[in-house]
Amino acid sequence: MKADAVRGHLDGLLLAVLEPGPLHGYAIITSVMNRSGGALELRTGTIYPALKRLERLGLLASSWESVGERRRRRCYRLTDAGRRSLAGERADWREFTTAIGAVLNPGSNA
Amino acid sequence: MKADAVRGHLDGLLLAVLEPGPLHGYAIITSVMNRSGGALELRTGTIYPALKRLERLGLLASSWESVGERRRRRCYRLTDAGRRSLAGERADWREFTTAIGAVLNPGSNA
DNA sequence: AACCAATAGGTTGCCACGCAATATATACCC
DNA sequence: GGGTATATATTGCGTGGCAACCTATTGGTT
Repeated sequence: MKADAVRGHLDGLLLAVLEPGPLHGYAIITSVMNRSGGALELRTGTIYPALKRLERLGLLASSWESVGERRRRRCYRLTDAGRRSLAGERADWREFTTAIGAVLNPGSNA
Repeated sequence: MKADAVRGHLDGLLLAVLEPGPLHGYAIITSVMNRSGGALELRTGTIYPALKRLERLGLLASSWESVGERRRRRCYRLTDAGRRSLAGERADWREFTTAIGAVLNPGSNA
């Protein structure tokens, strides 16, 4: 997968992996990697700013979680607005793939 | 369709619409629009530089065509390398949609 | 004749956004 | 003590499609 591949679709990915339940940043990276079969390897410089942005937009909420003695995790969860946004992202994705697919592979009505 | 949507997939679109036969810039824009059902409206600032780039890369070749008295069109056609590249773009597209789709809509093995 | 939309080609500069690089610290295993 | 995995975060860069702009021809309408 070429670099910059997720451009324009990152928000949907983040919202999607948070749908089943809250996760912290590091776990989000591994979740995206696992769910994509290893194809998508997000970097910290990619997701941490993105998570902040989504929280600022009200689509995510975060809280610190303690693990062990001194270890902290910032745990993100979907807000209601986030859930609605995820639905929108899924609709957009369908439109997008349909449009590009129709041009790239005409006559393959998939 | 949000602006910047085709980012990263433009080359494939251009190569794909040129597969059936040569077209000039303006016709490429309408072809992409038609084949996408009106979803993709490329701008001249998008395709003219892109066509030049693809020609420089050897994926396209161009020639001036006269139409009417004083009118000229720059006609682009696929080279052999362009045809091979198109195959690669289609493979990339499949990988890409599979990866993103798996994260965005898990359990919908499509 | 005047006007306008469609056809046709082109350039320039902006800026959003993911990424590479870098930094810090804990936890665990050998 | 060394190496790897876990965990969070910031900074600066490059890219690439797009908005905005420009010129010119063609053909239809009024």
